Amino acid sequence: MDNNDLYVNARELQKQLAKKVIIKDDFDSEIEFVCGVDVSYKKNIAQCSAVIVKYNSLETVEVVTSKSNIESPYIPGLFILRESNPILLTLKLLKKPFQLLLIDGHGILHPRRCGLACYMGITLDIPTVGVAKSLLYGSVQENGFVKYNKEVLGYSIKRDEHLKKIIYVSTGHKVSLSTSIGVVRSITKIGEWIPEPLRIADIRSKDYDNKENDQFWSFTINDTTIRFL
DNA sequence: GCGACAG
DNA sequence: ATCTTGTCGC
Repeated sequence: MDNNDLYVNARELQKQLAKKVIIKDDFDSEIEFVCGVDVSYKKNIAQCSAVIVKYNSLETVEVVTSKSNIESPYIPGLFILRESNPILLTLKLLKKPFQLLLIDGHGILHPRRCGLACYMGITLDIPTVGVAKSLLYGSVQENGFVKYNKEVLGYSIKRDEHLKKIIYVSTGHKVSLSTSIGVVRSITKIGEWIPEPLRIADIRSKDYDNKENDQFWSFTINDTTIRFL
């Protein structure tokens, strides 16, 4: 199977998964901890960090990091091919529970209504929210909502009147847009524009020299992942 | 055909 | 995302 087949299959998978996305609140329990994941790249290595913060205090309670080989180029709309595996590997390292996962990318605000946040939510069967720093699809309305034609797919939160400090929030899975907006707002510190767990995950994922980040390195061959602890 | 395009 | 100098603004 060549790469074009892979891309065609991935796009078809997205269309199918889009039908399974639950765009309403469906939490097992009240939100007490929120997790954020982000991936950074250096040479041929992807370093991914996941951070859990306490919802009411924003205190960081756990940080885990993994290194893995980059297995896909960046293709707009097919972010799942590049980041889903590093993220899945990293989340497995977490020992503490969380009720909501924030993803660095879009949810249903996507050409096929299935961005990385939706994919992670359906794969893990947990509530997820997409938080992106730039727009991939649709257009921003005067009221802040992002639409494609008549369809409301997300919301833009403006933290800075002058600079481009705007984030785009959309449902990943098992969470409503209004809840997503509320949570993102409440876990973004004053003066910051990125919600705390994602902000910390971004910093930690870029810190390639932090010994605390050396939890494991892995690569995948024919569907088999090799991990070096 | 042309432009736009999460990180 | 990453590569990168000086520079604008709080």
